[in-house]
Amino acid sequence: MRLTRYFLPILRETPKEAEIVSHRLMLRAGMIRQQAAGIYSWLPLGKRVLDKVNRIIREEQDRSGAIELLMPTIQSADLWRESGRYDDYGKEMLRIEDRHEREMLFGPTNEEMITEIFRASVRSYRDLPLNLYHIQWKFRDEVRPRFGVMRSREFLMKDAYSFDLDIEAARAAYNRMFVAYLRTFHRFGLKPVPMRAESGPIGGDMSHEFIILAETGESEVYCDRALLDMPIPSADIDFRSDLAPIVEEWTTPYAATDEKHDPAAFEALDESRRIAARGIEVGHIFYFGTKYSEPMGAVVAGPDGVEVPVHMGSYGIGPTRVVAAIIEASHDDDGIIWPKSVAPFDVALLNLKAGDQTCDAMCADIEQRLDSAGLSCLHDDTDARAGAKFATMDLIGLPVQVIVGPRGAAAGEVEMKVRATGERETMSVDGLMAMLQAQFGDAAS
RNA sequence: CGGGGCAUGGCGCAGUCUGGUAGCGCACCUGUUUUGGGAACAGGGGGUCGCAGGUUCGAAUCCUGCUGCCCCGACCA
Repeated sequence: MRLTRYFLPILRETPKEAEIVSHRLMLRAGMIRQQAAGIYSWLPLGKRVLDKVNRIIREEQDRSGAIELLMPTIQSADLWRESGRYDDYGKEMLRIEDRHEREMLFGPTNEEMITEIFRASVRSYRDLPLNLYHIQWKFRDEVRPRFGVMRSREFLMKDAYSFDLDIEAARAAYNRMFVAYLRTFHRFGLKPVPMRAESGPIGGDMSHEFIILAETGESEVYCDRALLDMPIPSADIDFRSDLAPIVEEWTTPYAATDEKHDPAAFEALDESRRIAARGIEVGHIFYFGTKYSEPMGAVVAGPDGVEVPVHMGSYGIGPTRVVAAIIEASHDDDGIIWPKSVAPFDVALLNLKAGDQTCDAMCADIEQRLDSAGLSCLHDDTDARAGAKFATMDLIGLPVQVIVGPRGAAAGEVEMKVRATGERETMSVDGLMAMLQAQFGDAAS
């Protein structure tokens, strides 16, 4: 993609409303634009990141056996009356009326709707286990939206819903999502820390928040340092096998958010292992049994022919928030540093002297060879000064910068800079291509 | 929902106290010279000063009401 033909509205100065680094950088890098309190447009660069995040989420959900569908944003109030939540949900729910004065709402979540879909079609335990998910916009009319897309009113959510015959099977479904979440966040370049969370009226231990440690996190969290170095289950893990040992391993070390914090248990840890920090909640999974299936009549016939309400769980990831969390976790004074897996483009190509025949020809050649190699590239072919180009590319944080200047081009050489480390190296174009293929070869997982 | 603050061109701001032709920096457009770390010069375009009333010969500025947005706290992916 040539920058002269792209839409990348970079801001040199920071809009005054942006307080935290991810919000500042997303505005400055032209990723998002605010439309109203807690409501954002995603501009092309941001959209590319969001798409990559969603793609990884899909891959890991699918790998775990979940099945994607798509439910609408607008729901009928009647559905929510069945579960009793229409009156309970309060002012966070955006209620609207259509032209026939029917009561509708912009969905803050989809338990009711998925339960309705399930009960309409599933009759037998033999269709279980089932896990259905979608990635769809949600709206929660937050009292105080803030921090850009970190806490917005309209936000994207991947929400999955599992259906099982009994609690043992539901636990297995929970464990599959638990492992899928570890893998998903790992692929974003993040270190996920599962923390025991409030599990509501059902009780039990089946509710975890996935937390990313960050100074700008919204909640106080406490955990054992060991959790930051635990091995992430590999891509070839068998989701049909018993995953309980992995979940056990990950939930044994101390980890709790503020509300579940047990100072005594925490103090019992060796001081070098204690982490008291702030965290960003990027995912939340929980089991809620028959809370919806019972009132809404989502039942299946068991092996004995008797109908029983299904046991359900729900599993959420906020992709829009994840984008902000990645930036919180990976940036420096100059701008964003994208992990390869979610970078909007793989390579930044800087033509330091657009209009110079040698530079232009070399850049065109590199652009084409990158394309053939399956690598995406943002090619700064503007006539801006070198300094401005470096600043822009550092700001938007693509993993690798390829610098083509008149001196090097005359000698058939380019410079390659790794954004994360700042390392620079001069090489031939052939050498560059070999280097890039090595760099990005393993980026698939 | 309680407390605080802001609203002037795309972004950042001055001007408001003390009413008198709407300004600055960046960005943008044209031209020239430039080109290896946010270029220089010259010329140019763009603003119902958040909205509605009021006071006044005259309102960005004073008065009243409203709206939007941000920050701090209590709640949430």
